Amino acid sequence: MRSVPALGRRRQRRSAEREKSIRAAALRIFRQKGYHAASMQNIADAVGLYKGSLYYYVSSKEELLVRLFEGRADQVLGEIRATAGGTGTCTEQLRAMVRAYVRGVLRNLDSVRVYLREEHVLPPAALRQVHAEQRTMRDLFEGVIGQGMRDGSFVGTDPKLAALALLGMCTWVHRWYRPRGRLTETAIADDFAERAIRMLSV
Amino acid sequence: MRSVPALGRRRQRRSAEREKSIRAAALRIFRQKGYHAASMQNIADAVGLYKGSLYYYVSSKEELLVRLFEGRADQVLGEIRATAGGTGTCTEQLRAMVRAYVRGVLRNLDSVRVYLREEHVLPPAALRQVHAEQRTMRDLFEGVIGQGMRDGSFVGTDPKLAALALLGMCTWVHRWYRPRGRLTETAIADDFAERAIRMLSV
DNA sequence: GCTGTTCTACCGAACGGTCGTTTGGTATAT
DNA sequence: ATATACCAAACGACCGTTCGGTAGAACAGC
Repeated sequence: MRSVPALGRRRQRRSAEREKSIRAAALRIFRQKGYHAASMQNIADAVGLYKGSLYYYVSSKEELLVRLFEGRADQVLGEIRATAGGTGTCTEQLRAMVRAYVRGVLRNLDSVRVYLREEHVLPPAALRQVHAEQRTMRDLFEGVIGQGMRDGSFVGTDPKLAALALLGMCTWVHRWYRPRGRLTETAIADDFAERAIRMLSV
Repeated sequence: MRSVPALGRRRQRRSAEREKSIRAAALRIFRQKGYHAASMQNIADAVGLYKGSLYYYVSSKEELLVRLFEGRADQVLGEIRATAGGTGTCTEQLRAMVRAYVRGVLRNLDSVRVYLREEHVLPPAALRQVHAEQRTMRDLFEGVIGQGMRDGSFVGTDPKLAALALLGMCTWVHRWYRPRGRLTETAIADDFAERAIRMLSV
């Protein structure tokens, strides 16, 4: 399609970078102050624009929030789905799943924090989307735990409750983890994986 | 003190009831919509007053929020402190502590939900207060876990991480518990207590 | 390579609306 | 008569969003 003038590669690139920096600033500021307390002015200041100019890149404050979650869970969900559907004992599968989940939380700290706090701000469609992702995640853990209970790998009779306990332990790291703290991501993930197995064994 | 006219017992009682109903409505609405999205008008509507009239009972919206947490942790903290300082093996102590903690969360669902979401809105003094309570709680669990690790009741070497894992699992119930759901408070508390012990044993 | 045109990226001010809070007044109970 | 409990309106501040305008880069025709 030669007819489209391609509007100048440099401009296109700079514009894309601006948009990314706006989203990054929004994520950071939403996390720091919360969605409602954060103003478009705050975000504009952070990227060096007037607040009105943000609307050249973004259609609304709400859209800015919604976009922050889009596709964010895909990678982790993919890893965990593959593990749960793959080979290996239930114990091995669950260990790998917990490790993947914890690392997923730790690598998306800001998004997780914002989402858990601002869930009620999302418009219905976006809310359904993230709820579906959460449910899928829970079902995957529940499935492996249930299978382990049936084949004798794990003890107990309520895989649903066990999954909630386990996911709670893992999700909660977003509240206390500090990137330059005493514990590395791997150390936490490994420890929690072991703890999850023990929690389900006699 | 006969000189004070005691301002009419009935009035006093009705006024106190009004104040309580305002706080109750505020708690409910803050939980439903979040602090910033909830308006004084919403609260006024819920109790059948004009929003300006709320200021006869309350000095500001922020004060309304702060008061919702005052003394809320005292009962649970007291129970747990007594258990941790009492007799019994580490296993017995921890079991009782987890049960008390989970029941504390379940019995103060709205406050817990509001606090965890609106922590950043609290003024510095109130924030220090709740942070201190959290730290105390963590220290109590950490202490018993550490003792258990030293005397061989529990395995592992990092009581701090173990306490965080455990408290995460227990605190997270506030996200999924539904009062008229399948599981009773006691069932959850007992299950989690056992799970906590297993998580710390070989 | 130059010139006129178009379009991009952003400015700067304004707008409409909402919100927390204040205030002056009033009916009722004491 | 006096203090209480509440009304009803207004105020000032702030916020998300809109909009007319513009400097300068990119492009078209020569």
